[in-house]
Amino acid sequence: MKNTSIVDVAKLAGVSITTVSRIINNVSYPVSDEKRKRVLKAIEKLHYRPNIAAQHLKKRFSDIIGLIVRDISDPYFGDIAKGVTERASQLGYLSLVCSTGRNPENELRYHDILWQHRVKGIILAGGGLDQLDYKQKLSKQLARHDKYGLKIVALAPQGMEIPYVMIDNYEAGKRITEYLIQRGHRNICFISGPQKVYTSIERLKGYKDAIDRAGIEFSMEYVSYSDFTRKGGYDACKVLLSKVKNMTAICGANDNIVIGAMSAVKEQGLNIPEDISFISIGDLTEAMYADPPLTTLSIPRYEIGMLAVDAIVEDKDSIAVIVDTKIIERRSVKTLN
Amino acid sequence: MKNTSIVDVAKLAGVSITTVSRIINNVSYPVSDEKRKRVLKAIEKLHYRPNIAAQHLKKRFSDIIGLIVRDISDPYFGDIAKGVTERASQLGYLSLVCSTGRNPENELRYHDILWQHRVKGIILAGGGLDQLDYKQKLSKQLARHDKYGLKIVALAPQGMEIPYVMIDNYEAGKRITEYLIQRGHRNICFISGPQKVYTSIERLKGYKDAIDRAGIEFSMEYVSYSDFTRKGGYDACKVLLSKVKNMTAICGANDNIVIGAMSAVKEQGLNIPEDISFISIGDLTEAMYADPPLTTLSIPRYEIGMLAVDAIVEDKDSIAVIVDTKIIERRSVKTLN
DNA sequence: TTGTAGGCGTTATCAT
DNA sequence: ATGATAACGCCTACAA
Repeated sequence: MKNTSIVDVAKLAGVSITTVSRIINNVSYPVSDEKRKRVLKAIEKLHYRPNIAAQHLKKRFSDIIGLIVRDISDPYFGDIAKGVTERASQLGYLSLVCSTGRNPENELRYHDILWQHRVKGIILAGGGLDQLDYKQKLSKQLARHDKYGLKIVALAPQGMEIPYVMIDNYEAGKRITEYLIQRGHRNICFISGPQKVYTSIERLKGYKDAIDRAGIEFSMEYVSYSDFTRKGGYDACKVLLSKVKNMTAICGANDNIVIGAMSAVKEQGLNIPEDISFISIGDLTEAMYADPPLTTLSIPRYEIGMLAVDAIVEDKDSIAVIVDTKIIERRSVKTLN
Repeated sequence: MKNTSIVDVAKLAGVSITTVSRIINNVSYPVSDEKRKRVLKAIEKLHYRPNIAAQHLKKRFSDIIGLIVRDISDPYFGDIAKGVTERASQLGYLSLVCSTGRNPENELRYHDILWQHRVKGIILAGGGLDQLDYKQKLSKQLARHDKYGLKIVALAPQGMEIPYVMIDNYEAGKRITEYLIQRGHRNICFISGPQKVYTSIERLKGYKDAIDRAGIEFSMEYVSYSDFTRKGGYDACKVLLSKVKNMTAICGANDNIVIGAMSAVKEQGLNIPEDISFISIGDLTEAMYADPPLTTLSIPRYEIGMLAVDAIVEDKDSIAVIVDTKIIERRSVKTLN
């Protein structure tokens, strides 16, 4: 069935389409009460709703904000998505969620598609890759976006200068390590995210600096890489368990990693935190329900999502927001002697 | 800066826009190799991408699929969203994710907005409400959608006849209860979802029937309501703990509830499953990492998301898919004597 | 206060 | 094999 358009409304109300347009757009423009009433009634009767595609075409931009995440089923991104969609909705926008399945190719492809949709802006939730090929392509696309006024906001470091809303990842890695050191730990392992992702790189750097600064000898033996998933954390922890004898604590680059790692440790019959302490970054809801409840550095994901939307909508020309974090103390860390 | 349009490409290549259109749409239409090459080169050079708003306007429908969920940060919906966005992407569609924040008003509003976008279809992931006002409004909107060929697929019961892809919720409630009964439990409590949500209603009905059928006396004392969240499960469990003396097991209407409930039980110094057994419905990733790992009825959420997209894209006139579930045995249920 | 008409970027029809 | 041209539904000068 044919969609009812503004023309139908105008006809039924016996006015011009201009008048109808003025009314539905609520422009501060004098329209006689009588016609307004007639139009409103016609709209009601026909259940008319403006065709947004036509509006976009005319206005040259859409009311859609694109959100690109690595995996929308990961609660970390879920929380961000919640902040984004809810704030967007408040401001009259909608969010197009793109889940790349951790495949960089896909990410690049989505940029293209979102651009085709002439979205208002794109929120890049995943961390960038330290990989020449990828970086070049991405930065080329960003340059193009910029040229046409499409806003970009990154929620994780991308290895290039681009607007962002995020935590200080280096500080994050440093702080959780220091927390352990202050509690008497010296043999501290670190389970990182993927080697080539900037978020991992920075957190790991923070760990290393904290270790150095405490006068502890740093060794790559103590570092294991994973992919930010539970399974990855589990596997990485197994490796650590087999080659490091005397560790008393493990820093995980995120909660997923530690949740996975803890189950590896428990499998060996070790106790947490008596035998091994754990700390991580993220403070997902599951951190609270883990066994034992996780001590972790909180990241205000929901808020980050909202701020990202604000940044895009407000159309500022430079955005650089570092949001605060704090360590949530629960029961996964033991204080030594 | 002005967007480059098909006209620019045509000009640069020295052909008509018709020819360009034919090439970018890959229609099986004869175009001389030479012009094709020229056009392709022009597209490349200008970085031209069709304006989708214009395409929609012309084609009368968009390549967007709407997904309405109660809370995108809930991993249950996250998994569904993943299935939806990934499958949609495979088929050349995009997904607009709307998180209602568990507010029915919002849900209705989103229907309107998605309709304005003339989306291809809407996937309704949340359960419907047993509430006259809401049901009337919803069914009116659905009727309108139908009239214009907008497809709807529900992933949870809505209390009305509409296409769906879901598990049998009644069976689900029944099976987990029977599982407990078979293992010697008689005093089995049930923590339900919200009273007015159909999903809850059906699962609870399954529980009740299983109890009846086993010749156990049913009592509303054994039932407590929550809101499908962890916090809700925690609170509901407290209530149960305070008024039911002799229970040996608790069925939760979903994993969140049980994860919350388990922490309430542990707080009282009780052991799981020695003192109280738990079983639930869902099999979220967190069920595996819970302490103890949860025995739960698996729901293939990712698959449901994908099937829903298929259903919409395939344009069948009637969709009614019941997906299989199975009980995943882990360590939260104790077999009695 | 109201209306007419041109254009946004595409696709599709109909000529050539 | 190629190209004008009329929609698609809306907004917005510009007129009246």
